[in-house]
Amino acid sequence: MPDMIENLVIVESPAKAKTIEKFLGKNFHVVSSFGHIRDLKKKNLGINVENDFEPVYEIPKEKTRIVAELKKAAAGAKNIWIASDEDREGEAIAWHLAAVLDLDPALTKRIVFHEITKDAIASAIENPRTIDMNLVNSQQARRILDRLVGFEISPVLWKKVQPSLSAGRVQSVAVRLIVEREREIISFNPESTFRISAFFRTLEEDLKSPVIRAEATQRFHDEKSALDFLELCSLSDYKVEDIVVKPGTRSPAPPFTTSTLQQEAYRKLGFSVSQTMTVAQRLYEGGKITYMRTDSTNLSKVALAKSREVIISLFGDRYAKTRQYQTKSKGAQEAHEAIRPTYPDNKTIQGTQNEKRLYDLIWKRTIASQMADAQIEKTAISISVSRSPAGFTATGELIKYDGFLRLYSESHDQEKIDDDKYILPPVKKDTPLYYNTISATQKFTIPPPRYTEASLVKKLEELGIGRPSTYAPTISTIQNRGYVSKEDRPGEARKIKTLKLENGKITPAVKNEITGKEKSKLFPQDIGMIVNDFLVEYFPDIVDYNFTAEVEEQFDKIADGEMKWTSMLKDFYGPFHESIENTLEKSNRKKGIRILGNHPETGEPVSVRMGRFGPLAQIGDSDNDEKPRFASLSKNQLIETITLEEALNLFRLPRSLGMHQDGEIVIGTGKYGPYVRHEGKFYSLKKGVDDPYTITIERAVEIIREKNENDRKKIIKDFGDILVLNGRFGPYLTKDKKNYRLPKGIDTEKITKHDCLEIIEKNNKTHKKS
DNA sequence: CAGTGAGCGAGCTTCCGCTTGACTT
Repeated sequence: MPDMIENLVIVESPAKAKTIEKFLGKNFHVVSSFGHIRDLKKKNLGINVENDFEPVYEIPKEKTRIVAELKKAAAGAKNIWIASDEDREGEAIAWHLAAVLDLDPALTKRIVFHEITKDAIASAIENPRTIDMNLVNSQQARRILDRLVGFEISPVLWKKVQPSLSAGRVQSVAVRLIVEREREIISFNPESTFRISAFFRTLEEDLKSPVIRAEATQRFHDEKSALDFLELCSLSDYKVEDIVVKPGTRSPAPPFTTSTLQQEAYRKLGFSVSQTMTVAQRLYEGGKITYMRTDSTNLSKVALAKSREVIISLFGDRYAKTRQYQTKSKGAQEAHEAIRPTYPDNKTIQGTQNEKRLYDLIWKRTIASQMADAQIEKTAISISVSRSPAGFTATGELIKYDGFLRLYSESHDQEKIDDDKYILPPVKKDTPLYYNTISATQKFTIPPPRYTEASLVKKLEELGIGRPSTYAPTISTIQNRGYVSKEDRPGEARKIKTLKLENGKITPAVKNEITGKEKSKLFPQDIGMIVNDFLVEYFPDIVDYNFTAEVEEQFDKIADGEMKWTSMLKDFYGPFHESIENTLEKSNRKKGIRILGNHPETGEPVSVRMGRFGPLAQIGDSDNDEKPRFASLSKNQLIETITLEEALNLFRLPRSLGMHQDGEIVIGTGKYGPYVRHEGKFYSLKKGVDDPYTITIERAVEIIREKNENDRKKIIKDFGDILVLNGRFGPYLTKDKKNYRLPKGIDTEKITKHDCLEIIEKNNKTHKKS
């Protein structure tokens, strides 16, 4: 027999296989399954519902190669150990592996470890068990339920709303959150109050003496009452009424899970959720961090000890405090450690800029989590106003001992604009104070914030919906389906009133502030709102925020052997399938139609709705002889909020601005937004700068000239059939509609046609090889 | 690159969770 391997260990990830092999020694060969190797049949439902929900499994095409390799390895091994993760999915992977590799369940050794350390692996090897069928069945129930929900509701959407749409236990709730938040924002009525803030000095004569910044304890709901108060202020004396000093502590945040890493990388580094995962994957593969898809905040004993050493050597004993964190999130399965540096003593790493930045964040968070609390002293000074019962308070914060803050502090979604860390000058009770300025500023209440990718992940995790491996893909899915879109908005100017008291005089003023400015926020699209409303109407149970939590409870019961997985599915499917049939039969096609009113001149009805190619406005109806007129809605308009006036405006395009050099200049709006057309060529209008309804011919000509000039600059060399061009990623070659990368360090000014031909030939050769 | 919006019907679309590559014009 050709060299038989003593022990074959199968894990889920190749990077994990590599590290484990090092710990296990010569008698063990470690291979990876690359996750699941089997799944429900791709085509059709893949479930025999009548036959007790019997699943029909298949090996997907992209897994056939790896399965063949696993089979070969298994055939040449004496003992087989399956070391997939210790959770529902991991157990199912183990079971599928046993089935596909034709292993005897009684002889197959199932082992688990939560951390990849020599001790953990050794003790796992000592304590093998067999595959836990209850856990496997809870996974099958989960998988089948998701397939039933997704593959029965989606076709209803194709019939009743639009083809190619999708619905699912996770994505539909994600969309619902965004739609409902948008409606809260739409119906929000800002109210204004006047906030009064003051700067007091401590010495009457010395204008430069230490200053206390304070806020009035009361807000005034209109300008008149704010003015009355300022008038009283101008005649009043001030003194320190009371000083309250409260000690406090602040504790570090727990080590990263997938969700908190995504949030913090967004807040501190501006990474998108998928970008964070890509960079983290690279760090993981390079052995620099532990596994990046985890819901656990747990650190291994080795990591705790190492972190402690690092802290002591960097900051001293006083700064170290070993802590174990409890994982709080709903439905956490804790198959892995928290995300941490593999070697906490490596403060920095080699790699790209982004890899370094993300590693630095992970390193700091991990180390800080093992550091001492910070000691804070909060001071509140109350200041009395002799002629008014209302007073002022000044708050300040003093860090008596920095502890973990020396290294890292967590960011928050809405950073407080008012900085509490303001340090107050030392004053005593009854100290008289003198105002420099007291100002009243109109403040509007703000609507709840739109979700960012990261704050949506946070919300989903709180609801127990989705898993670390699916947060990023879910966010891509709802964008790819067109349900939501990640966008920036410039915001609008708003006038705010202010009053300022200085030297006994009150001066009113009006200031501008920008409101509603958004960056990288998730906005619902019309189709997302229509699908959401349809699902909420016909499948309220499925898109209920508690649906996942409720089925999870049942999956847990199946895992504990207290419930039969097929009867759980039966109980679910009965009423569910009935609602599918009912919806198919009774619901109307949903187009989201809204009648806006009548055309002011012709009296024809004006409406908006979802058309075949997106949202549209329509004048007139098809009942008459005259054909209705159509216009697409523009990018940031919603069917739900567009007004009659705005809809009518859409029909003003295309419009002619007149002649320029023998050609007519026409402004229109197309697939890629508003444009200028001149002599058969198109020029995009600048976003946020040019408005197609008001643009002048002079500006249009300028756009045309700019674009033509840039196009000329784009060509560095012109060799006829070969062009050297300036592109987004620097200079490149183009020939016969194919593009070629230039070798590094080449001088494009001196490049010859001969050089180009060589580059092209070289490139074609290497391409053929691969 | 820059429009489209009638109705019919064949054949397609679709889920969530585990994993990593193949792609960079």
